[in-house]
Amino acid sequence: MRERPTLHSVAQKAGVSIATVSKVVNGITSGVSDATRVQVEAAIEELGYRPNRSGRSLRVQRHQAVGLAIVDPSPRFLADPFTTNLVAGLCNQLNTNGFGLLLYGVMPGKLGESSLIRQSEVDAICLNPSGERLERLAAMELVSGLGQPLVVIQDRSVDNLQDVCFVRQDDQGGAELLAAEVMKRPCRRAVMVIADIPWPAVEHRVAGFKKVFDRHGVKLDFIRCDETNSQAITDGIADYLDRSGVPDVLVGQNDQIAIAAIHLLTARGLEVPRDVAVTGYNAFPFTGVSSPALTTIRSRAYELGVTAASALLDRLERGAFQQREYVLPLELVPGNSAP
Amino acid sequence: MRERPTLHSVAQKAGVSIATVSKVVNGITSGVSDATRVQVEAAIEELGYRPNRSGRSLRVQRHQAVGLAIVDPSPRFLADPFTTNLVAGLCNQLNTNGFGLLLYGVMPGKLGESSLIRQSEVDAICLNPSGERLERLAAMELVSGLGQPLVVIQDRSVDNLQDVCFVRQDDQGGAELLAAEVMKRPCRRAVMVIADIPWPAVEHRVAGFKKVFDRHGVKLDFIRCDETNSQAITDGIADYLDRSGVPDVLVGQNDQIAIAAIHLLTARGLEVPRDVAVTGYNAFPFTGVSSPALTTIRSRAYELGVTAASALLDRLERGAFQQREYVLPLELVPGNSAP
DNA sequence: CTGAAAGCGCTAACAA
DNA sequence: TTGTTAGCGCTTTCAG
Repeated sequence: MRERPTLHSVAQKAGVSIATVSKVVNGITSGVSDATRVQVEAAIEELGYRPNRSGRSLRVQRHQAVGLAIVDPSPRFLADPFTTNLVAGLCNQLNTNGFGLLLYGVMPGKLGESSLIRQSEVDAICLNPSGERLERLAAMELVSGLGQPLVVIQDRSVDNLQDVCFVRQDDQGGAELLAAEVMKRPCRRAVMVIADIPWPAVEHRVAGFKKVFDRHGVKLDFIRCDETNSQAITDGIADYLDRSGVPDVLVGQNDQIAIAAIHLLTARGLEVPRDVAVTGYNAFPFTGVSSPALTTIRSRAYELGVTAASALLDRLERGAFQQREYVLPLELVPGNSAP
Repeated sequence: MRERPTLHSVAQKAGVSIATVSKVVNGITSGVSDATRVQVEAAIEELGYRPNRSGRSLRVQRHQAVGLAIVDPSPRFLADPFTTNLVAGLCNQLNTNGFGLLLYGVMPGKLGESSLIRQSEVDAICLNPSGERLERLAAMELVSGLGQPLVVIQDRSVDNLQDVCFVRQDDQGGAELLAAEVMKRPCRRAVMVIADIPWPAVEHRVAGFKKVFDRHGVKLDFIRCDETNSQAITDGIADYLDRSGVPDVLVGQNDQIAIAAIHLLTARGLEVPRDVAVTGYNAFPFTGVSSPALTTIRSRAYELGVTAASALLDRLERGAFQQREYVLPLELVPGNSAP
């Protein structure tokens, strides 16, 4: 295989200087005659020249890439549709604007070991933290301390950090919408099924449900389980039902959990929503189907990704974030599983 | 904000030359005394030095990154769990070996416009093609013509390409397993529900079902629909039922489709599998649940990603692919939806 | 309109 | 053991 062509080889073939070739490659019209432009373009075509990004990056001090760190204890860190929609939105928006997305799935506590942090290879970092609040704060501080622009997804704004922007959907508000829906019927006890690892968004949802339920004197229990495993979910719920009896409403942390719950309840001879109301969260065009159809909240994960990318691109362009926080409002998807 | 530290600033602070700092940074033990090493490490720590990847890349002629192009007409190119598991496996394996994953979701026919192709920014490319065979071949040729190592996911081996490796699961074999399972019961007519855009893996599954069904004189119909939309799936199936009556078996292209089908059939008063057997494909720890539980095939998408990454890393290391093709065998997940 | 040249941060060969 | 230096591919300033 012959040598990869460079500006130099193109210049030689076209009989011009590398400066001229550089201009043509970068579409700089001023200072290049049409005749030479055509010449150069022909040489580029013939040699199959592709600009070397490292050379350019080194010169302009820009990597033209953004790093995304998804903190998750599971190696299948892309299992949740929220995450995948987020990544898709981020990726599309970045690619459209000539930026690359460098993807990293990191285990909790191992963020500092990833080459995203250890090396300087991106212009900005997007962080999707999980774990306890303190762990998340530590992660934010770690990245922020690098002196690179940072966008934090789904977590609440923190004051003492520099050059940071927070992008999230209004998960607490969404939970309040669902809770209000549920309260259209008499209700004394609710149970919420949540993942055993803490996610900021789930904290916000819990806060939303608590707020409404407290006001109405509804008791709120919790079932914690491995959300990545449908068996663990149904086992957890079955165990609760055996111990504490049937609640008035079962709140899923997300649609997958709610659907699994409906299956279990139905298998136990309970009717949804007559015997138990069930709600989900984060509906997507294709999360799955259930009967009755889920009463849930439409996720805006994809737009979150687009928003995060736009904020980052704008920050890189203008030197500062224009807004400290973006909170996307949420909408109810009415279904037949509640009230 | 002060200047980003470089080898130079570290060297200055530690009172040594940049060559020495370079050695320390890269963990080269020979030719650096312990005393200076400690000095240098202190300076690195104090300044918060992070090596600039562009500088290194330019020098060593390696980007230390792999590009993944997922060809999909939908902007939500990560919607399918097969894809997300593939990406997770690829990403983890690359990250573990010091490589980055540059993610690109590209529209069919637009591959040539992506900066992954236009610029030289990765050491190798991983391609997940879709569309008609000819389109896919064009995509492979485009990438292969770049002179970069290429791994093609899920498509069949093609002879005339240089420096290419094919990695896929044995989708045809998996389909034959399912078909054989279905044939345990009398069966005259089957219908397969497939996406309206062609995927190589689905072609292989169709071939597998055809082979077994033909041998047993089973007629095979097709329903084509937008697989990303559960409404479109149920509409498509409903339409078929109205037109052609109830088949003996309904074959889903994947689990999501099969689950939607079970819901529709049940809603129509048909019992699965008594009235209609249903099979899925590509089961994951959490695709969703159905009753009865799906008879399906366990996907090996995550391992496919790991395999692809390993093959690529090995190719980069040794200068040539050691194997032209990797085909991972598939296993049946017995369920109650068939036979 | 075109070209010469400096230098971005880094590695590695070689000299001291 | 340590330092000097050339040069990877590119952009940009400045001179012609």
